[in-house]
Amino acid sequence: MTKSWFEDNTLSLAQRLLGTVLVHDSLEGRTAGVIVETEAYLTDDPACHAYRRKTLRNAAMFGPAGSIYVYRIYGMHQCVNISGGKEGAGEAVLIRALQPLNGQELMSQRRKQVIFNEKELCKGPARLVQAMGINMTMNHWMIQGSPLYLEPGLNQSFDIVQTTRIGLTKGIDLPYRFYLANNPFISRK
DNA sequence: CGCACGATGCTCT
DNA sequence: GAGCATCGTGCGC
Repeated sequence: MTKSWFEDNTLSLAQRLLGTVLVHDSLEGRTAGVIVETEAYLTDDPACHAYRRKTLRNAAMFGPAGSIYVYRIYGMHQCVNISGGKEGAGEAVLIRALQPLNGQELMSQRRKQVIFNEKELCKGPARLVQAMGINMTMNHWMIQGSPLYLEPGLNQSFDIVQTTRIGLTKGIDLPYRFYLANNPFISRK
């Protein structure tokens, strides 16, 4: 995956990321999962953090394609995005759910699960951030060549469902959410 | 299973 | 000072 792969059309990037594998090699060990749910946030989109202008918080969305954008939400959670478009565009794809592939025990520890429950490990944007050991220090890192990186998924074909996005008060009618059909690891139908 | 609600702190107005 | 791209718990079915 080259820079141009991330640069080319953020709405299509949200779909092309489905089925790829997000990996984090940390000191604690490796965790990895298939991306099964994404949402696109575009420059002319009122729900996008970059809709108004570049600020300290959203700056990574304006970085070169493949920049990692981590932000805090509701005072206690964090979510991770991968920026798309040309540098300065202010676009990104939110990762909303993973299907765990590797390091499920470590994920469970990080999530402070009392009872191991694979389905709940990465079901939702803040949960997967916790399970993968992603944090604010990774803001502005590049997904190409970091300990947090992407690998091509298996070349199996799958159906993609397109719907409106979750948890928003603005841009609620824009169909920018994508997920793998019939996948039990998505955050919700 | 689904729904309602409170936690919690930072960013932008 | 308002408003969050959320999650866990508790309760009812």
